[in-house]
Formats: sequence, structure tokens, C-alpha cells
Amino acid sequence: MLSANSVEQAQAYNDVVVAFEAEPICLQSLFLKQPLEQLGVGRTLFFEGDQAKHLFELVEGVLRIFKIMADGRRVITGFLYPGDLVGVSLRNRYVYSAEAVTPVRLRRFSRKAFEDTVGSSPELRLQLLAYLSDEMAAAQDQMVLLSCKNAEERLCSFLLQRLQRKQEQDRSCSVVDLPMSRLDIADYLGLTIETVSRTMTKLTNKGIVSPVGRHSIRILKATMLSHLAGDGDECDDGHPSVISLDKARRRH
Amino acid sequence: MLSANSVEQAQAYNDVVVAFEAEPICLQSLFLKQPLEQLGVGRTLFFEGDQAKHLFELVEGVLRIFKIMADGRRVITGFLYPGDLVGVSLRNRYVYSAEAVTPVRLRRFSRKAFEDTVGSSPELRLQLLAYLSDEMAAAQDQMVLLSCKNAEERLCSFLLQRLQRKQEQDRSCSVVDLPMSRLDIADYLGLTIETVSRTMTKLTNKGIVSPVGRHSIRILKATMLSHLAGDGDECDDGHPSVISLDKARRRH
DNA sequence: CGTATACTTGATCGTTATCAAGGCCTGTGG
DNA sequence: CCACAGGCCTTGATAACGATCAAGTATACG
Repeated sequence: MLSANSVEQAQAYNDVVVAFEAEPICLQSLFLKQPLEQLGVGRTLFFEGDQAKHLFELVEGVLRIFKIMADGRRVITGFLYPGDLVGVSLRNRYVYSAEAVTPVRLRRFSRKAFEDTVGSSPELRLQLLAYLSDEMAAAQDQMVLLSCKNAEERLCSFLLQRLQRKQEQDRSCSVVDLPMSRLDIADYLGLTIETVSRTMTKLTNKGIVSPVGRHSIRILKATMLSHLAGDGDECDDGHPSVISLDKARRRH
Repeated sequence: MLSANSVEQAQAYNDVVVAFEAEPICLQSLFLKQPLEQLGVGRTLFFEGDQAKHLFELVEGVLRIFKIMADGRRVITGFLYPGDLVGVSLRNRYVYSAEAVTPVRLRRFSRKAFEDTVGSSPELRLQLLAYLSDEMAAAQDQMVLLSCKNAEERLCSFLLQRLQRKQEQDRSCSVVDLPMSRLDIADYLGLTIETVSRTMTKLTNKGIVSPVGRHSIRILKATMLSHLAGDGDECDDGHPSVISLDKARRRH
């Protein structure tokens, strides 16, 4: 990543359309000229139902994306990390709320300008579609998790996600941080805080992970974790192997 | 074997009305020149992991879209109905499998030609993005359902979906058909066939629905159904009302 | 240092999965 | 038209997983 300082001198215009000096090579580069904004812990970036006037690039920190049901139950549909785009809704209103899990720094872009700019570049269009596809794929994985997996599989899947993201930056690092609260994790995995806590303890007792303070954890047996996550160990050779449909029916 | 150009110039030859413009006015119109293909009950259109060379417009019948987990458990992530697009994956491989629930008729389009054509029309680009947004919104609703809702709420949500789609065509019709099996419904709602069956019986006993044969059902109290679905009755006035967070914590 | 908040652990209950059996449509062949 | 076979669906009994209720403990923060 590039240093934030070098870009901080950007003029404070909200809706600058990026100049075409050098062709922007990725969606994120569109945001470079925009000023950095801050958001404190627990603050809301936007609410579900708000006019979707802007979208954002998350530069630093973690956001949670969630919906609130009529009776107050909360479902966290995802966490966002640096580099992610926020609010890429092609509808007029946001379909979820976004809150800061940690102190957050981000850049804002007007939706109109974004659409114009992306629309004028075949390269960026492809990237936007690829981005949406990834979001869609993630959403479907989450549906699989919520449909089929038991508490242990869910938590292992989550920890594995975090580990993989961590290792994109720092190979061979086995300590992942979990900046979000247990309640956040519970609302993301469709469990209760008690179950999350108990399952975490169970994984610790099995020697698969080891807590490092309250908000980070060391992965001791990544292979084991991957196995317990129940994703079939990513045997990515094309077709998913044809399964013996004998014990295929079992929900947990 | 068609070039993008030939399709683009296939100006509104549709027997449908409208067509004041030379440009195709909706994504579906792209497919009009393509031959109708058939698919028998239970046949597979494509497998998860297959090269995504084509995409399709569903003309008639119902498809199920699903993923198979490593241990053989199946998750149906959606059903598709006439007018829906199938396989709009922007990745190189399909991320799910598609099978015919009923006899199906559809039109095929090469992915490359589709991308070229859509890419050259701002109007179509917007429509594609809107379509993907709707898919995404549906996926998130499904996550909410799977995270939070109990069996009754899930089934009511499903029946309501079907009712709404039915009434798009035929207002004031209260009989919806359920061409899919109980197992399909179960795998879609994250339940078992037994629970689906029991819950259906319960709704019948409450006088909310009334079975019409095995594969269709009459909705007697749509309001009640909507209430039981637990979606907060779509009070679409912008912000979701701020909830008293007292009883907000309850999972089922 | 003390209080509030977040997390952990324990006991119990409830919803739904699982196991098991019986009923009901559908299609097939007599 | 009936008999029968094989799904598919329904219903019942039981059990398990995770939610809920209830303390108790650690951590953050003033």
C-alpha cells in the first residue's frame, strides 16, 4: 500500500472526476485524489435506506455491514477491510448499514462520478463486474455456511477467512487479529455470543488455536482448521468431486 | 458462432410492442434471435466449476441453482423463473450448478458476445448492474432468513415470495404453484423435509393456507403470512425505525 | 482503583434434526 | 380397471445442538 501522507494534500473537493493523466489501472486508484475522512469506533458511515449518493474506499480499519430486522435482530452480512469498496450499490438506496468496528479512514466518491468514470473505461468496467462477482460468491459461501454448518464449522470458516487475508500481506504469520466483538462474530455467523465463546474455548482445548489477548488469536494447526471448516479443502480441480450420496443428507 | 455485431444490429425484431429505439431495450431482448433449447426435468444445465462459456435466458419452467458441499450436503441458493438470466457469472467458471425443476425452455448466448454487446451500450450496462444488484439484495435477504428466522418464518417468507411473483402476472390470484419438491424447499430454506412438511401442516391448521394438490397451495390470509414472515411488513419509509434494543437479542 | 462492559462458563430448555413408520399419489403392467 | 411398486410426503418419537437464563471473571477505561 502507499503511504497516506503523500495523498493527504489532495484538494478537498468532494466530487472531483479523476483526471485521465495516467489511465487508472484499478478501481481503488479512482479514489486517490479524494481527501481522507475519519470515522470513530462504532460510528455509522450510512444507514440502510439512505440515499446512496456516495461510495467509499476503505483505506484503514474495519467496517461491519449489517441489516436490522423488524424486531431488532441484527445480521452482519460482512466485514470490510482496507482496499475494499463500500456501498457499491447500484440501487438508489443503500441496502445495508455500515459501521466502524475500529477507527476507520476512507475516501469518498460521488456515485455519479464513479459511474461516469467506470462507464467510460472498459478496463474499469471489467474490474467492477469482477468485484461484484466476488461479492456475490462471498454471499453464496455465507449462505452455505448459514444453511449447513454447525457452530464449530462456522467459527473455523471465519478464522480461516481471517487467516487467509492476513497471509495475503504477511506470509507465514499465524497470529490473526479479531478486532470485532464476540457479538459481531455471533451476528455474522448466525450464533450467540455464548456459543461463539464456548466454541472458541473448545478449539483452544483441542490445541488448534491459542488466544493472544482477547482480540487476536494464534492459529496452531491451520490444516486442522481448514478441515474442520468443512469446505472440502479447496480441491480446486474443476468439478466438485461426485459425492457418494449415501450420507449426503445430514444437516449438522 | 455469432459475432457481437450481428446481434447488435438485430434491431427490435421482437414481436413485442415498444421498440421506439433501434437499440435493444432490455437484456432479455438480446436473446430473441437465439434458438429455443429444451431441458428435461432433473437435467443439468451446467455444473459448478464448468467453464462459463455461455449464459442463458430462462423462457419457460423453473431452475434450481445450488452448491454441493464436500460431504454431499446441498444448498439451493435460489430458484429461477421465466425472464431470469442464468449464469451471469463474471468469473471464468460457474460458481454454482443449475438443474431443471420442471421442463425448461431457454435461449443461449455466448458470454463473450454478451459482454461485448452489453459493454457497448450504456443502457444495457445499467440494466446489467441493476440485475446484479437485485441478485445481491436477494442473497442478503436469504442470509437474513438463514441467520435469524425460525422454520415458520422461513416457510412464510418463501410462500410470500412465490405469491408476489405470481401476482406480478395475475393480480388477485391466490393459488401459487410449488413445482419444486419438499426436498428442494428444505435445501433452499436450510431445513429438513420433515420440518417443511410439519410447518406446512401447521400453517394449514391455522387457516393461513390451504393445500391444492401436492404442488400448489392457496393463500387464504396473505396479510397473516406477511406478518409471520417477519420482514417487518416493508414499512419502506427510509430508515428502518430505530428499535428498542431491549428484546433485540433473540435468535429464534 | 473502581466501575462498567465484555467475555466465559454452567445449567436448563426448546426448536429442529434425526430415526422410524405409515399414507398417499403416480406410473406401469397385468 | 385394478394391483403393485417406488417415490414422495406426512406424522410420530426421540435426541442433540445451540439458545436462553444465570452467575461469575477478566479487561478496558474513567
